[in-house]
Amino acid sequence: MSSRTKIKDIARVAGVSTATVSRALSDSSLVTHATRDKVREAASKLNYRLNVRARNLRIQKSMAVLLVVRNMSNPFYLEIFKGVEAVARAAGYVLLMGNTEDDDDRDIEYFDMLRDGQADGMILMTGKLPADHEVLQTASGMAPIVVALEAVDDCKLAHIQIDNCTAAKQAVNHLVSLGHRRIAHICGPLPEILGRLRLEGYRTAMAEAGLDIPEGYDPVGDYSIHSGKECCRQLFDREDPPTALFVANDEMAFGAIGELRRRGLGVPQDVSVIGFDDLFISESYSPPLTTISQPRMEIGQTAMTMLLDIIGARLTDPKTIEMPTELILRESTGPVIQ
Amino acid sequence: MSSRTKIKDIARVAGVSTATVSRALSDSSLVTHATRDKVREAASKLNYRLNVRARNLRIQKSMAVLLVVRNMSNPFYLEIFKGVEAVARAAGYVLLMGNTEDDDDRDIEYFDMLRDGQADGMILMTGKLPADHEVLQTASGMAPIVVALEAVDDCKLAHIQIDNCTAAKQAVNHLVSLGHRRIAHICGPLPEILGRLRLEGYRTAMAEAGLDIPEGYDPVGDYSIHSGKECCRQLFDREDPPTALFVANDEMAFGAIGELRRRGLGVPQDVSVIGFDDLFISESYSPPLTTISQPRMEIGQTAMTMLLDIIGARLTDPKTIEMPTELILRESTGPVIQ
DNA sequence: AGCCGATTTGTAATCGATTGCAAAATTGAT
DNA sequence: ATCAATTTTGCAATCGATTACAAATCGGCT
Repeated sequence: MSSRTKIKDIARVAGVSTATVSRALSDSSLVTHATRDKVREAASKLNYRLNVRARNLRIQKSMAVLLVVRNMSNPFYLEIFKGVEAVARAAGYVLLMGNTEDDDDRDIEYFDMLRDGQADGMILMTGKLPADHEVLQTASGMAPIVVALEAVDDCKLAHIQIDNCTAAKQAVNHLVSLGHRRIAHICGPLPEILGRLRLEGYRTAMAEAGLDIPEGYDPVGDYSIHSGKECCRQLFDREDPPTALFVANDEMAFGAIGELRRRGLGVPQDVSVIGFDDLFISESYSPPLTTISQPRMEIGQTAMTMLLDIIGARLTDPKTIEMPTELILRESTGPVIQ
Repeated sequence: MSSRTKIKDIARVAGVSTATVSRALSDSSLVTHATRDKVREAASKLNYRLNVRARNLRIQKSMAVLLVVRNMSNPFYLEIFKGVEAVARAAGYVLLMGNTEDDDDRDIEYFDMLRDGQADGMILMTGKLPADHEVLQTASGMAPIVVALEAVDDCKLAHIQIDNCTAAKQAVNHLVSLGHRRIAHICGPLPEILGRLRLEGYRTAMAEAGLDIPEGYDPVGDYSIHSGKECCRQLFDREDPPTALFVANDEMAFGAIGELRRRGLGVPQDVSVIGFDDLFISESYSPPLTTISQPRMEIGQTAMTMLLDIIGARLTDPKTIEMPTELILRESTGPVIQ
């Protein structure tokens, strides 16, 4: 491949200066239509392509955003990826994937990339902030970071979240309204705010319904299918097993249902199960899973839109957007049968 | 944030030239240990951070690879993403996500990005090549592209694939060995090579077993849960419904199982179902799905490794790596019951 | 024609690194 | 001490664009 043509070449062919070429190609109002067309013609004759690297160096932007998650292979993120990607590309940004595997050092690496200008912004879904990283200490304006679905305190950042506590209450209320009284909750990890909020919602709803939570009725899993199975086993090895399960995410709910099936317990005849997230598969699981749905694609889109606003300085003060959730009634929950 | 320190600043502080600074920081053998340390010290005192953009412009690389898929929210890709990401980051590359949504124009955009140097290489999972794109016509050496899990002809590219035909045969053979004779196949889209190969494997296996394929026993879906349901409906509305289904992917298999359940047919008592892909959820589906497993993470890792070899010119001739598949026996298949 | 102001164009600096080549410093041998 | 060979260093060009500022051109008006 012969060396690429650059604006210098166009300048020569069109008989103008490189400055004019640059202006013409970017539709600056500083060039006449005549020269603009002349330059355009030369450019297309020479098959010119802008060197993005050079331009980005000059304008001090990278036109890339970083999407950082703790585990890239979590299916929950898929729709979010898609939403972010759609908005990012529409705005001319490329999407850089970051995967921390819960490793703090990696976390820092991505923050470093942001500070070093390898990305212009970041959508953070890990819920972790490297303590007082330079990036967070810009005196002027906000750091170009949107925290999605997690919360970090100590810092003035834009957030987009759902109301986990209320959603959890709603789920439990549904079970209560079906007549269940022994309702257990399989939690997510409690160091994380998400797990805590859902647990809080569960507890509140139970208290409001005047129901006791027996010791051990809220085992902690790690959002994996396997841990759902394990927690379910614990609960049903008890003498007073629950008749309904509110599980902190769909995957653990699947694990729990598998375990129930293994024990010969029917869902929902013997036990009602309700999940959280509404994975793509939940609708057609057997039984179709009652669950809390989050508008994941919209969350991705909104997060990216917010990030663009921050980058473009249209948004300069911390702001938290709350997205609505919805309780999706399917066939894994039913009235309690004595 | 005061303007970032650059090598010029270090040069001043360390009392050397920028050339020496650059060499010292990149561990060139052209500097003495003494000056190297001196420079290093100045750099860390000044809190220096390399400007990656500037360096990339100069060395004419972007240290980024593009991963292009037709639909970002397909859960099948997750483990592949992860494999690619792991190898890429270990080699110092960042991962750019490309999502075509089956739009040819987008396809071209990503090829343009490659040509324009916005990425140094590409892992292509769409199975589509923009006809005679410049990138493909490098006289010298191969284009830095690895085609994964799809095949494109007409062109000398590196491929990584699985043996779809043999895997499909294996699946069908399993059903045959369980005594099934009326075995249907829910195909993937046939414009795509994947769908055709799996269909071919099905047909071959049936022929080898001396079994007829009635007209309409191979309905075509689009890999979605919904289309699996739809194809299943067609098959079981017949007078001679099958006793076993080999489905071209797990999602359609889920759809089919849902439809069977709706009709009051048990899996595997009444109908055996076998899928393809072994999604994360398949193991704990009810019933756990018998399926063909592909080593997805390894496929991602291997694809990226190959790409690095091409970029590094360690691999200069087209090569196809074939990854092994495995038939995973679970509970969705069983002996035929008369 | 001459002058003023508004447009349009060009010159050259700049973004922040890497690197070819020349110059300087060092080493070793005589 | 001298000189050649070798190792270290520095100068300045380069990657390919954008843009501040200066220069040129144009148009309108007297």
